[in-house]
Amino acid sequence: MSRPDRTEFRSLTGMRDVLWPESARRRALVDVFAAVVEAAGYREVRPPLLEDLGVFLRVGETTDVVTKEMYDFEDKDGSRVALRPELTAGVVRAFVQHSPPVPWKVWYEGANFRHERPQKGRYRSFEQVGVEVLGVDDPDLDVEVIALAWRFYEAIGLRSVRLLLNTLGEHDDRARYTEAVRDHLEAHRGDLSDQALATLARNPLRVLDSKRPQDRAVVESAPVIADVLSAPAAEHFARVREGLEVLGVPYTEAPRLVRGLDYYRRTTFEFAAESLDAAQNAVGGGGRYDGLAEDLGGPPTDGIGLALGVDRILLACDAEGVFGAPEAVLDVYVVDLVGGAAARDLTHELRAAGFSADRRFGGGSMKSQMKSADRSGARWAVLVGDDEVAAGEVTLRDLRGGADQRRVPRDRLTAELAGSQPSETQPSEPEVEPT
RNA sequence: GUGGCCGUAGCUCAGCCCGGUUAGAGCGCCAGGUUGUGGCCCUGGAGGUCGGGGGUUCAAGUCCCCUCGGUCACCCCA
Repeated sequence: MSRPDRTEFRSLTGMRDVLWPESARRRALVDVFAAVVEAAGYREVRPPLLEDLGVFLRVGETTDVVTKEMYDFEDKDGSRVALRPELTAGVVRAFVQHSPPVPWKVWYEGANFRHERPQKGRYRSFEQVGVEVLGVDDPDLDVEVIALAWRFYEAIGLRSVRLLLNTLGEHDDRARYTEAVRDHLEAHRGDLSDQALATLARNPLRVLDSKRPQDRAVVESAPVIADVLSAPAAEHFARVREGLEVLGVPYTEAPRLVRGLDYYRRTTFEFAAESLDAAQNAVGGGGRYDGLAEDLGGPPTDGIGLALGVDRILLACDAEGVFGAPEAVLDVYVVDLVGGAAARDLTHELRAAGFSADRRFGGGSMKSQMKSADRSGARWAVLVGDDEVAAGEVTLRDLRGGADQRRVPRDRLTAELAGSQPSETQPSEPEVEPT
């Protein structure tokens, strides 16, 4: 745009390039999540990014996510499709389509898309990790899912996360509750903000989420779900709370907690990072969605899931100084002063032997190549000049700490490296250190 | 969709209020100091249509208008 005579492309609004080392940090985060949930029997599912628009319409026809933030468009055959704004709907659609044995315990990671104005911690393309379980009606499962998220936050080092817990009751409870809230809000129309009135018209429960000071008094005097909760729903909720207490997962009851999507029933929860500003402190959430599979054309099936926002979790990590980006790590950097063939051959041999190895292309002075070696994060530099070639040797230099170096026969190089520092020769787990 | 703030070197920014010769700094990058040795230090160098367009003026990075982009917030949400 800034050069009319030359086309210069930029990433689209709200879309970002994730460059190293941030990319490595994200991968490390997903690895931690995968380790936590796979240890509990969850297996990865990878639904497509694009679905029939109807899949998403079913999950929230009165929500902003669906009504105004969806990337939907007409496909080449005229059908209406959309980029997924979240993953639960696609996962449940996959469940209905494939009828896997229940319980179906899956986890996922990936990008979602919402067409909204970007700001800190919210982008048009954003990543989530999450789990879903279909086919189990047992409060202990709710406890398991919540406890896994809790364990994950602990594993990456976050300490300021608070669990907010609520129940929306059974289907009929929710309907009754919605009416009770609607009646209450209608009775106080005059005290509500214009935005709250607009929300009231299409989804009364969502007004409870209003953070506007003007609405606070009306919201706080609104009926709570406990007033209309049926006995089975109350029992379910009691057992969830009991389970969390036994497992030592602290929670705060949040009777006004109403989550963004329409499909939630019974248990709902949200994780708030208190190290972040309120505008983006929700770092995860989820709940039960018994009935969603049926809405998508499948058999009546209980379901529960959670989704955690990767971008916001990393913001919280920044705020708390944990889970920093990893340092560059490399076993060997080859410095070649004899034309490049030695670097070509040695890096190839070293990699085949299981070492990570890099080099400089295009030559350069020894000094500049050593600078590159330093920046690469390499443990060792292997130097090859005329002297070494003549002697059939290479120079092995320690780049950490001192400047020890020694000549070794070229055909003994991998053996020398293996003996010198075994721990450096293993493909290790991501090295993630606090910044 | 609405509002605030900001666009000057690869990055972070100064200069703009009070228009005036070749637009600066730090970091990064390249090279040299050390004709085969990184990190620290010193010296030098490359790198900028001052987001774009229009206007005012003898003169615009600086003033005015428009526009594009970024960012933060509202709405809503992860």
